[in-house]
Amino acid sequence: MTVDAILTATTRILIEGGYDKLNTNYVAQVAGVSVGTLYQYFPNKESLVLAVFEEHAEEMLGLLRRASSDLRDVPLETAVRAYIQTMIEAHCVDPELHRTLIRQALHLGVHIHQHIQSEAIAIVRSYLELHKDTILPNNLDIAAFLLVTMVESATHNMVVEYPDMLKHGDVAEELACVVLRYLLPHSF
Amino acid sequence: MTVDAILTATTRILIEGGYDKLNTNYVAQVAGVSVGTLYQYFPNKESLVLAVFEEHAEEMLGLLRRASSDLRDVPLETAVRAYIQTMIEAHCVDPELHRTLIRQALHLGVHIHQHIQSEAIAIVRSYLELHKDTILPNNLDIAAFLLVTMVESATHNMVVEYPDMLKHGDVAEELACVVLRYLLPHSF
Amino acid sequence: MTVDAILTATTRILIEGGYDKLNTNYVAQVAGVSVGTLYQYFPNKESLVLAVFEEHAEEMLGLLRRASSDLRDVPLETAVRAYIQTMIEAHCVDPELHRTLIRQALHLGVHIHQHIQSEAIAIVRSYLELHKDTILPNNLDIAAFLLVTMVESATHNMVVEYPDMLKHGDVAEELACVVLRYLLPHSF
Amino acid sequence: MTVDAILTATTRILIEGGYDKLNTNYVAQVAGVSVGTLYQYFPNKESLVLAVFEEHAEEMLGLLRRASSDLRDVPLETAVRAYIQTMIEAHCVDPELHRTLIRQALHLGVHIHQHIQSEAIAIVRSYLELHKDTILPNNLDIAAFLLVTMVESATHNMVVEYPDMLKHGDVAEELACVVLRYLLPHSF
DNA sequence: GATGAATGAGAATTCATTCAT
DNA sequence: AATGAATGAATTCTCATTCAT
Repeated sequence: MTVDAILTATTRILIEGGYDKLNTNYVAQVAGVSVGTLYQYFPNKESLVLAVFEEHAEEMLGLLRRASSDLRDVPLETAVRAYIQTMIEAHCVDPELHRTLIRQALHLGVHIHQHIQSEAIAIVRSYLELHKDTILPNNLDIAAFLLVTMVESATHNMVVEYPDMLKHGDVAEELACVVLRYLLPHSF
Repeated sequence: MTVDAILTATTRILIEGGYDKLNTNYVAQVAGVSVGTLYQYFPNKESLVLAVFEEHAEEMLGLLRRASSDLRDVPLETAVRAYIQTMIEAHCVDPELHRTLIRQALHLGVHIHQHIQSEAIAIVRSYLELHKDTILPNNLDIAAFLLVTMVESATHNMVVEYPDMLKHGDVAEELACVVLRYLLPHSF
Repeated sequence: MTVDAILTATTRILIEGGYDKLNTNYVAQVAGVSVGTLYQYFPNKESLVLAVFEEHAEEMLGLLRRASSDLRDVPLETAVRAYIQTMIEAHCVDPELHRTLIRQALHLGVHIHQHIQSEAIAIVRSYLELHKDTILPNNLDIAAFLLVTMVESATHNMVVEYPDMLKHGDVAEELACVVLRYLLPHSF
Repeated sequence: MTVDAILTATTRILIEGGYDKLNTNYVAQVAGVSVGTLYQYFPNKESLVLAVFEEHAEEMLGLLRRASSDLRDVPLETAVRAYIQTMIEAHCVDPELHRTLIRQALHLGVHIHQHIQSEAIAIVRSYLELHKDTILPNNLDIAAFLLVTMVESATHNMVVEYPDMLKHGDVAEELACVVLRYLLPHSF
């Protein structure tokens, strides 16, 4: 319960003021506990952000994993659109937090960010494997890398930098076009 | 000359130790001047990073602008490949610095990053405009946004996170495929 | 049993890390009990060190007392050599602990250290009293003070700072010379 | 000047409240400067104490060195008495400080304490060398070690623990007896 | 223009101690 | 008797910034 309060406080501060405004005394205060208590559960400031990050990453990966198992036997077109939708939703869960966390992930060492990306790539790759006969790309490693990178960046950018674009769903559809035209031999 | 020394020092420290290790006294020391002098040219720490960022951004945009004017009358396929190559080169100029600066751009407020991206989008959009009859996408705003975002993220990720992939040029070619299949009616 | 575990833990930490590394939570942890338990037996941190000190002091004084009663009727020469040997042994029981404790004794207030020294002086003085006819010094208070101080410091320094000197017993013999030439009219 | 103020403040606090009461903010306050200034000259708290220690050590060694050169050609008896007197004076310069510093020397690592002692031993040894024909001890290393250790501890103890004894000069004279009877073949 | 000593608010972290269970 | 979560005052150290020379 205490841990939860601390994590919630960290998240809130991170969203409102960014890493710069995050200081352990303030976190403790917002969490309604004393600094000492905070340090009983987290060895240092960094670990606080890491914990929030991991939570958030797990949530996002959860969405992706669920989608991937749901979409195993669905035609590619549907799957791609659903995947993109999932990514948009994942980013919408808490765009501000996401923005800050990505920033901090870079800041604290990229391994975790890479870890998420690696898992995402693996998931996408195994999906492509299943459909390798119907898709154009031969090198699935490269294909998975590009797809994950591009869909992630596009959705991220959309949600974080150009939220207006989200309003009319065209961007999502256009992104689906990019992906499908890349994967399938017939144009869309 | 003094300004240059300061900027060079800032860059070096930024690359080596990141924003955390950047402190004005240290910058001054590395630059071989006194803090006071530093503050005679830069009002605060942030402006230091901003200046470096702008320099770097200008360099990258320069490459892009030059490419765009060179490619005005070249067939799309060549143009796309050249554009991608340009972006890779732009990132390779100083990957570490780029990584750090992107991080800091986010950190200091996104406007500058957005500014670069906006100009890039404008350049790409005007290029698409010229070829609007031969390409598939109708909404050039969206198309330009997606292309810039995706090519940027893919090249960035490639250079910064998976430098091994660069070795064999397949990824660049595959990325060209993504773009070309999106833009042109006939498959590649 | 609990008290013992706590005292043992205190001793170990004191030896390994000094007073600086001694903190009640850590002591409790090493002792395998909770802090609360520790505070049920010891009112504060200081009392912990005091208890260890007293134990150690008692051990050293025990050696001295035993020696003194054993040596009551032995000729001075033998007695002096045995006394020096005893002091060396007393220091060797646990040199690291001794070093730390002396440090801490000073730290916490000198009374205990003085207490030990006082008793040592008393013991030596009463021995000198028995032989006052055969020894040179008239003022037994001063003589006892000097003997205890010097033998203690020499053996301490030897054991703690110059352990190599201990290897060949010459120093002990030379120290015996100092004492005997001081006490007895004929040279050695 | 600033450095001096800081060192003076450190000394005063050390004397009054011991190492426990020494904290950098307080030192700065007493010195009449800000903490930042303090840290511009001393990298950390420890170095503060070290600097005071070194100053004090240098002062004591200075007395000893001067005495040693003054006493080069004086008969042993005079020299020994003067040496003892010098040591007493050295301790009397600032007994409280000396007490605290010895404590802290041990605390911070013994090398400096050893360094002082080494030099003292060297000085005494070279004096004994000059008189090696008239003195009893053969092993001058051991003799110097014992003399320095014993005279230091006796004077220290006298000044610090039993200041009353100082009042009537008998202890000094008695200590001289110890030394002289050890060094010279004829009794005193 | 250049200098660099001085500032001091601010932040991370520690640890002796308490007390409800 | 034992527990151990919670406390929060205290302490060390940092660094952006100023300003008299």
